[in-house]
Amino acid sequence: MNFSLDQLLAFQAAAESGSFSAAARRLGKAQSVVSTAIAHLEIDLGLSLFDRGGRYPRLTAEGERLLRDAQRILDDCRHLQALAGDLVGGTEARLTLAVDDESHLPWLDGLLADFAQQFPRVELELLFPLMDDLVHMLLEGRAQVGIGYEQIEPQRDITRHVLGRVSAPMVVAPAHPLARTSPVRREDLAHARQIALTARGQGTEGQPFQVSSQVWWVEGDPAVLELVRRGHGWAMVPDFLARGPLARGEIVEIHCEEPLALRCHSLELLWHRGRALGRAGQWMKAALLARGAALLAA
Amino acid sequence: MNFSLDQLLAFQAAAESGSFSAAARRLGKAQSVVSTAIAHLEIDLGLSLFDRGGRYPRLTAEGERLLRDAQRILDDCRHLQALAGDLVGGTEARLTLAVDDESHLPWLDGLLADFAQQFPRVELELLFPLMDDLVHMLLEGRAQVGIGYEQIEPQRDITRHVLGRVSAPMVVAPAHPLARTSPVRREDLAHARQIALTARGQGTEGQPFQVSSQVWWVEGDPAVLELVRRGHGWAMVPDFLARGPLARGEIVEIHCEEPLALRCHSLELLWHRGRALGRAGQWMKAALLARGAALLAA
DNA sequence: ATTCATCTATCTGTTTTGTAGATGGGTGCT
DNA sequence: AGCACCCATCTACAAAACAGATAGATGAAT
Repeated sequence: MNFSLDQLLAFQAAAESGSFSAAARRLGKAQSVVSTAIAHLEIDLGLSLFDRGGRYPRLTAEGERLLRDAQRILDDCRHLQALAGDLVGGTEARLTLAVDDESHLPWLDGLLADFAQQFPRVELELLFPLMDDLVHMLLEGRAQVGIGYEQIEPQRDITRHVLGRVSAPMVVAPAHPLARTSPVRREDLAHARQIALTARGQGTEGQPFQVSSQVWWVEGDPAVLELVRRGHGWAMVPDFLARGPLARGEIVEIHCEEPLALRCHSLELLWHRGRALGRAGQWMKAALLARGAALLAA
Repeated sequence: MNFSLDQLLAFQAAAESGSFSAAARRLGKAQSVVSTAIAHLEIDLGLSLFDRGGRYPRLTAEGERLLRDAQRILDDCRHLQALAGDLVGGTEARLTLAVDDESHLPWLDGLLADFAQQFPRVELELLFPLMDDLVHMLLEGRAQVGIGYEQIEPQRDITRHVLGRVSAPMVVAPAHPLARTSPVRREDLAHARQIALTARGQGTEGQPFQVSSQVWWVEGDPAVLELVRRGHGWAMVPDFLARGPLARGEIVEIHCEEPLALRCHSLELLWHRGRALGRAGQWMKAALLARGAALLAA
């Protein structure tokens, strides 16, 4: 690697402005500087980048090809500098967001798009751990911001803030027998197959919501929804997930005559009390608090 | 952009060797050079890359993140240098291969893989023009190497060399009536729908091979094959394309009692007599001549 | 054909930067 | 405490980058 960034910069400027003199003016340097820089670059690379036959230098075929690579290098350099500026300004290089379940992605989508625009150079990491893992990740610093349902035993180092409440209506496929007899009796529910949510580690999470004696335990609400859509049973599916399929008529809501222990949780924003968040993390936290509830409901 | 490539190089070497002194030894420079280079880089970026607390310097979190970008820049620089070396050594930066039809891709596949290994930095362009366009592309320098069927009127500037002969057996779906009565009579063929090849520009290419009065003209052999597979008629399909579906029983071959004007062409390698090929083009030409026939048949 | 504005290459002296080696202060292991 | 190794800093010197000036060349306008 014999050449220098200044040489590449002169190369790019000359190629773009069409003349060495114009490039020198643009770079605020003397013409001789650009001229020698390119001459040296040509010596280093062992070929000529410009055809000096005419009044204005013209890129050779090789020059044209190599220019693309040179531009990429310069772009990367600018990226490095900008990233360093970010870090100096307190923006972290990477933000890890731990979300209870990937079924939350749809309503997070717009927020993430804004984040990408606001912090183009921050690497966003999205993880979907189970509830307990989520808290551990925050405690260990593996993740900086978490979104999850309310915990049974709060940790003292974890700050929590309610984003909104998520209710889970009972739904069933339109062709399912239960769809015809709404409102249904509790016994009807108890004798039809229920698709209930479970978690990989702890098999007991969904037990308070078990109504039927025939249960299929399924990991993840999206999978639950899919099985309901295919008519395998009824389930309680979070509002924001059920909304689309309900509107399209792929599933229908059913009601029960008697009150049930309906799935209805607070969705909470979690972060570590001790660890300071960078600018990106602060933005994410503030944006979730400000718009999270609305997004969740919309 | 204040920093220099030497500084990035020192940064990388120091990060990899774990000490500034070791990096200096590796780079063949004095220790003070590495030390000041990194110090200046830190000033330019506005943050510290190493933690000098202990015996050995240790990357800070920011340094770790920025190192990745630095390495990418250096890799790109090495790529640029290697590419320049290629060009000096007579290897072209881009090779355009014009092939009569994309149906030839399967047997070209292995060859292209070898090419990628042999010339990792050469951009390969694959185009699939019609016969006449193919010759024009070679004449105009838009493509350097061509693969196509024998032409009616040879051009004096285009050199041709036979790669192999491609025969096109008559095939039909297993469920098709013609599949039951093989060998078939010419009248049977004439009264069943024929799927025949045509080209976008000139509608007459396939006319010598028209046997039936009911014809669907279709652009491209893969599309012809697909229609045959779906039982829409019979067709003459190039050997190397028909082989797989024949083996899987998706189509069957039929024979005619009387001799027909069967599709059987020489597949030729074409290049421009006047334009010198670079190393990559020469390799491609030689590889096709040496192994093309075998690949075509296998 | 000649003029003219503008281009590039090259030379010059000056300034800036890069460099090796030496020095001093520090760390961690024995 | 001794030792081996590390890093930052200083100094003097060599290499380079630099601005400005000059000369030759090009293409358009006169």
